[in-house]
Amino acid sequence: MPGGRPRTFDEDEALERAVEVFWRQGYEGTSITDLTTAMGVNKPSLYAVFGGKADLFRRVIAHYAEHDMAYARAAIAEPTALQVAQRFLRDNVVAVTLDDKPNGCLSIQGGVSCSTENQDVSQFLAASRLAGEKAFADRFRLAITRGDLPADTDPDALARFLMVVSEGHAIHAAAGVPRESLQKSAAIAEQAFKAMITR
Amino acid sequence: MPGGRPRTFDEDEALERAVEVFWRQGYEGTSITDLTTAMGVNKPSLYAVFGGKADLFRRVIAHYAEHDMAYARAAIAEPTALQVAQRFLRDNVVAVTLDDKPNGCLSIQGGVSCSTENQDVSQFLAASRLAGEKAFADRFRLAITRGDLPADTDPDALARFLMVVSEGHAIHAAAGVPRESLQKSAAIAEQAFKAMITR
DNA sequence: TGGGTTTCATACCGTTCGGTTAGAAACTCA
DNA sequence: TGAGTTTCTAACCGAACGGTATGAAACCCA
Repeated sequence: MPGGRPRTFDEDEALERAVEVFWRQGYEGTSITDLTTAMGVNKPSLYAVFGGKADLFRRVIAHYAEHDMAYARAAIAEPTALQVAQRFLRDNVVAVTLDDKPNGCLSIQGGVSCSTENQDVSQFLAASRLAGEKAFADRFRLAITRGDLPADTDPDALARFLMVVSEGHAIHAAAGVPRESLQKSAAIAEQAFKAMITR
Repeated sequence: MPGGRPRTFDEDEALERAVEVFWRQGYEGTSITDLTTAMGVNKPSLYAVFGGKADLFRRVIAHYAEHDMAYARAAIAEPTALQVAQRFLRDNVVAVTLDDKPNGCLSIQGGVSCSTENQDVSQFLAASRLAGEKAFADRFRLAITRGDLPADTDPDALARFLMVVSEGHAIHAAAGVPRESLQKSAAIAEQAFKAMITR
């Protein structure tokens, strides 16, 4: 198979541009024209390479989860439950207020509510967030078996609280609230976590 | 002015139906057809009575703020800062998990991200949430002058933390997380607040 | 009963949506 | 150079969008 006419775009770069557009405007707020313009990809190529809006969105979410959510996996890998929580809260605030990315979190900005025909989009995003919550809960269960957390702590509630706070920070960041302000809120959440696990 | 043909809808009831549609599907995810169907109002009447999608949305937000957010004003009216926080956190969890209303909060579900041409919608919603946050901050400033809160507490940070948690609960509720689960998370936030103000 | 008035249902407006087709353009290889 | 392949530009598709015009239907009042 020899090579035909060369592409005018790089597939990975184009995908990253798509991430930013969906991140800022959400799934339904993004049109194919928005995408082709930002990605530097013409319409037929977009369909040939990425396969439609819904398929592209799935690839975008995967790319985002792998790159822009790496901090969450790093936090879970911390040695103690408290360090897990601290690092997640702190790095989350940073992640939702980066200068070179849209404010907030794609998982929420992508579509917290959708039209009836796109309910699967918001449901998919919600399910993936809850999967992340479960990862934290499992991590805290492990901490309990290790004696790192008191035996009577509720790992699910702790994980939920962390996710709740991170989601609130994402909403706040998207509203334009600066990083320093969110850090003060994260510090309060950190104190709460500390108070819950030291008895 | 005699009366012409009678309307087939009640204006207030129709508005409440509109609230629910926007609440579930967001501003951009809601079509005029969705609205006319749910409201029982034909298209020309919708434009005559409510004046277009954007105008209707403004009325919907106002109706929602007055009725479905009354609990927040009631919380601010509590006698002490701790009671303000407790009541807000508890009633918020209830409000975002009502059986006869959509899960979550209209202020967030309405449109946390929008297309470029509807940025004003998400900005308007974000601004109104921050206005609510300021109301809490002012309330906590008052509490400091009353000696109800330690003089060195940060009223803005406390208010922000409360709003962050409530937003997270709204996102969680919209994802289908049951009330009881959110109450455990709210209890942790309550402990955090208590720990911050008693020294 | 017959104006006057208001809302009804329906058809229509231009635009944009996601998605596709047609053919010219740019490359590799022989 | 010329066949083969791939991506390019550009026009096009039916459907749905927000919004409006038209005329019939249902009321009050005289």
